Amino acid sequence: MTDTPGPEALLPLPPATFHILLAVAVDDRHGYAIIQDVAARTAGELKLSAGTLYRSIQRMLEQGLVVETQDRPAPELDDERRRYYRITPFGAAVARAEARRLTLLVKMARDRGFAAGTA
Amino acid sequence: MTDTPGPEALLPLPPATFHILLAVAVDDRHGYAIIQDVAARTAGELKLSAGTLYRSIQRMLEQGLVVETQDRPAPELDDERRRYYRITPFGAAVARAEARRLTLLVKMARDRGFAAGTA
DNA sequence: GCGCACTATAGCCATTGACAATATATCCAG
DNA sequence: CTGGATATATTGTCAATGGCTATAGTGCGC
Repeated sequence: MTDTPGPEALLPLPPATFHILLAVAVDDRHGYAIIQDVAARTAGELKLSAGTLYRSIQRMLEQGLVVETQDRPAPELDDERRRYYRITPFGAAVARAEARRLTLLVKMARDRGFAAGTA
Repeated sequence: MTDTPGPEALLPLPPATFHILLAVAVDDRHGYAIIQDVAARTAGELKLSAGTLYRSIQRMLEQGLVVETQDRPAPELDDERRRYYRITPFGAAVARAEARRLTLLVKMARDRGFAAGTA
């Protein structure tokens, strides 16, 4: 990459991308596990389709938001088909920027009288 | 339409739609004024293009999120080309549902370590 | 008159995401 | 053994969304 465009250049983030970043924020995960994490986290409201997931990951690799890592779990726990992804510092910065953007959006909604009912 | 599918059926809301709802939440507004409200509110970060605005409004009318109103300001302040839009109770319910969804999303981000700086 | 603000509409195109099909491999029910 | 379901990744096609641009008409400043 020859440029250093700053995290804001990617905003607003496609929703799928943000969810994927949240999924890999804590641990490295492989694609299928990301789908499950998102479904669990949103109580089934959002089910990333396979197509969306893998093509989003493609983009995210190109943008440097995540990298594929060679670190693999113990062979008994592994499945050689899997490909593990890890968030990059840049990816984390972008996620923070997007979280900030969303926070402001929520605040605007509140100012306009759409109280988000606690939560 | 004869159905009452509940506000959640429309979620997640297209970003442009949510911004338009926020724009008409307080006062009736015409299209051009909505564009300006959004631009001002986001400090120029988001500029709704004309195409996006008017086509979003089309959908929103069909979905019953807004209605075109005949109430017009005093003739000296008016411009007969304008078409004024008003949020419906259903539109307000949808906006609240979307605000709730976004609030949960922000909370998830915070839980994953992407502190959005209070707010 | 020329261009810009104002106002609305419509066409074309790129991005995004859903659904479905393809490809294996394993495991379980029948 | 055979047919599903689960696990895992990839790819194709299609619809929705939104950006940019062109069109069109009015009024104002230079």
